[in-house]
Amino acid sequence: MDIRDIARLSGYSLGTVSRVLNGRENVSERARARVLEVVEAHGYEPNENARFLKMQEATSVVVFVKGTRNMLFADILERIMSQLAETGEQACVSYLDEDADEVRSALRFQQIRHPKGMIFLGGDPAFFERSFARIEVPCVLITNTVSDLGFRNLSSFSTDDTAAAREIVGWLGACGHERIGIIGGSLTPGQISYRRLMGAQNALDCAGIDLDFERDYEPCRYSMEAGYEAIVRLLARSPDITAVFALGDVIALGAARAVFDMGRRIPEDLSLAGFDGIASSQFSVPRLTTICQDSAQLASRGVVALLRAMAAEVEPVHEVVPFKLYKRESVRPLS
Amino acid sequence: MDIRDIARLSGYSLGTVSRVLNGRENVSERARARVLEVVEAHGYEPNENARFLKMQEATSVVVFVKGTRNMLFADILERIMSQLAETGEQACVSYLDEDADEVRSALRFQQIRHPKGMIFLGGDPAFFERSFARIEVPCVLITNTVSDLGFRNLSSFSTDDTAAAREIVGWLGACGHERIGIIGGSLTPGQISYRRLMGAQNALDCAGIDLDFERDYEPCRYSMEAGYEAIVRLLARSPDITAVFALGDVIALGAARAVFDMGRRIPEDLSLAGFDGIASSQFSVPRLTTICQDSAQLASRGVVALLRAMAAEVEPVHEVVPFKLYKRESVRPLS
DNA sequence: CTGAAAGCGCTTACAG
DNA sequence: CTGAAAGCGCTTACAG
Repeated sequence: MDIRDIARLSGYSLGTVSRVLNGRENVSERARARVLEVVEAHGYEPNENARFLKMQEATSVVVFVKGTRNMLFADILERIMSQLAETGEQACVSYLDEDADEVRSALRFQQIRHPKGMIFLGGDPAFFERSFARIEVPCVLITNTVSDLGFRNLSSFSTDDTAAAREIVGWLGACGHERIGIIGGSLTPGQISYRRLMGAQNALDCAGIDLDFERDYEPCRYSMEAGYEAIVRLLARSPDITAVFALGDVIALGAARAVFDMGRRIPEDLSLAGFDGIASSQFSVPRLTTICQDSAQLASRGVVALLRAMAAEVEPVHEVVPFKLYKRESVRPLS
Repeated sequence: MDIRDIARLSGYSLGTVSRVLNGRENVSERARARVLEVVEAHGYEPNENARFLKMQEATSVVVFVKGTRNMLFADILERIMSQLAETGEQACVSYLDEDADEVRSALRFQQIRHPKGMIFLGGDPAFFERSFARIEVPCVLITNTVSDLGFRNLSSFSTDDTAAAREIVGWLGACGHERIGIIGGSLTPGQISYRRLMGAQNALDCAGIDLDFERDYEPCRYSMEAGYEAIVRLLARSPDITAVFALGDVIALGAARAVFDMGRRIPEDLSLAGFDGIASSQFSVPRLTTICQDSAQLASRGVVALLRAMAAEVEPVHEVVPFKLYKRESVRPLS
C-alpha cells in the first residue's frame, strides 16, 4: 500500500494525494474528502524514508538524551518537551546509551531529518571537539559546558558543578565535620564528576583539610548498587569518617542503606550528602541533604536559546544556572 | 557530501562505493582501501533514508519501550539488549510515551525499516486489538497478555498479576492484618492495575473480608509523589487500617515517606507492601516487602520466542512467568 | 485545482 | 571485479 495505490483508488493523481496528505491549500474540498476517505479505509501511512529523503527543509527539533536511567535528565526532558509543545514546535527525542557518541548520532540525524535545531541532554566535550564542526544547525548542550570549544552554533547551560560541590562540602565542614569521605564518579579530568571532586577538594582546602584521594575517595558508577558497595569499602578503609559526600543522589541512596546495614544511623552516626536533587532524594528516610540542580531553568533557558538561534543568527551563549543547597535530614552538626 | 562525491573523489563508480560501504565480497582490496580512505577523510555517513528506502529486506529487531521512567522496563530492556547482542542480532530501541499507541508506531516502523521482529515492553491490549492485524512480522509482548486476541504472529510473556496480588495480600492477611488498604492504579477493567486489584480483592474474599473500594482503595499514578498523596488521603479516611498494599514499588516508596511524616513507623505502626521488585525496593529503609517480577525470565523467554518465530513459522505462545514474594522488612505480623 | 515529470541518495540485479 | 541503469516511495516546481 503506497501513495500510488491511494491515487489509483481515489481516482486522483499522485501529486494531488500528496498535497492532501501534507495539508496543502490548493486542493478542492472534493478531492481532499475523497482521498482522506481512501486513506482512512486502508489505514495508509506515508513511508517516512521516502518522505524525508525528498523533503530537504527543516522539520522539527530533536532532543538527544544520554542515559535512560538518569532521573535528572528525565525531569529536564519533560520540561523541554512541554515548553517546545507550547511554542508549537514539533519535537522528537532520541535516547542514547550513557557512553554513546551523541555528536555522531546528531550528524546522522542532521543528514536524514534536517532538524531545525538540536538539544543535547548530557554530552561529552571530547565528542563535541572531535566532530561538532560538521553540525550546521543551532544546538544547545544542557548540564555540561563547552564554552572553550568556540563553536558558533553551540550554546550551553549547566550547573556550576565545582561551585556546587564546594558549597555542599563547605556545609559539611561548617557542621563541624573534618573527616569527610567522597564516593562516586572517577578521577578523570574533563568529566562532570571531576569538577565535583575538584570543588570538594577546594572546600576542604579552605577548611585547612588535605584531601587524601587514596584513602578518603572511592570511585563508583551512578547507581544504588554501586553506592552501596563504595561506601562499604570506604568505611572499611577509613572508619573515622563522620560525613560522606556522594557525587550523585542515587549513589547516596544506596550508601544510606549500606550505612544502615552496618548498624549505623544517618545522620546520628554519619552524615551524608548527595548531588542532583532528584525526586527520590526527598522521599527517602532520612531526606537527603543535596545540591538541587535547577531543572526548570536548565530546560527553559536552553529552549529559549535554541528558539532564538533558530530564528536568527545570534552569538552562542554559555551560561551557568543557579543551584540550591537543600539542607535536609541526612546531615547533622557535630556537637 | 553524498555517495556520488565519494565515487568521484575515489575514482570509482557509485556502485563500487556502495559495495564497499556494505561490506560486499566482490570488491578488490585496492578499491576497498581507496574508498574507505576517502570516506574516512570526509567523515561521510550514508543517508539512512535512501538506504532503507531501497533495502527492502529485513534488517534487525526493534524494541518498543512504553514509558521512560519505568524501572522494571529499564531492567528488562537491559537484559533483552544484551541477549540480542549475544546472538549477533542487531537491535534498536524506540521509547514511547506511557500512553502512546505502540502498535501504530510499530506499523510505521515496519514500513520504513522492515524489521525481522519486534518486542513490546508494555502494551495496551486495546491498541493491539484495533490494529495489530496489519503487522506482518513476528512480535512478542512482555508484561501483558493478549492470548485472547489470537494473532498468529504475536506471543506474550507476563507475570500473573492477579495471582501475585492475591499472594501478597494473602500474606498480609496471614500476618493477621484485617483492615487492609490499597493504593495505586485505577479501577479500569483491562488494565494491569485492574488485575492486581482483582487479585487483592480475591485474597480478601478468601479471608472473609469484604473489600470496600469506596473506603479502602485510593487510586493514583505510578510515582512517589502520587503514592505520598494517596496514602495520606487513604489514612485520613480509614485511620484504622493496619496494612497497605501499593500496586507498584514507586507508589510504596512515596507512601512510606508519607507514613513517616505522619509520625508513624513502618512496619511497627503500619505494614506496607509493594509490587514489581525494582532495585530501589531493596535499598529503602525499611526494605520493601514486594512481588518480584522475574525480569530475567521475562526477557529471556521473550527473546527466545521471538528468535524462534523469526527463524520458522511457529505457533504463538502465551506464557506466564513465575513471580516471587519477597518478604522483607516493611510488613510485620500483628501480635 | 490538477497531472506529468524530475529527482531526493541510495542498492542491486544485469552486463561486461 | 566494475560500471551503467533502474527503481525504492515520496514531494514539488512546472505547466495547464
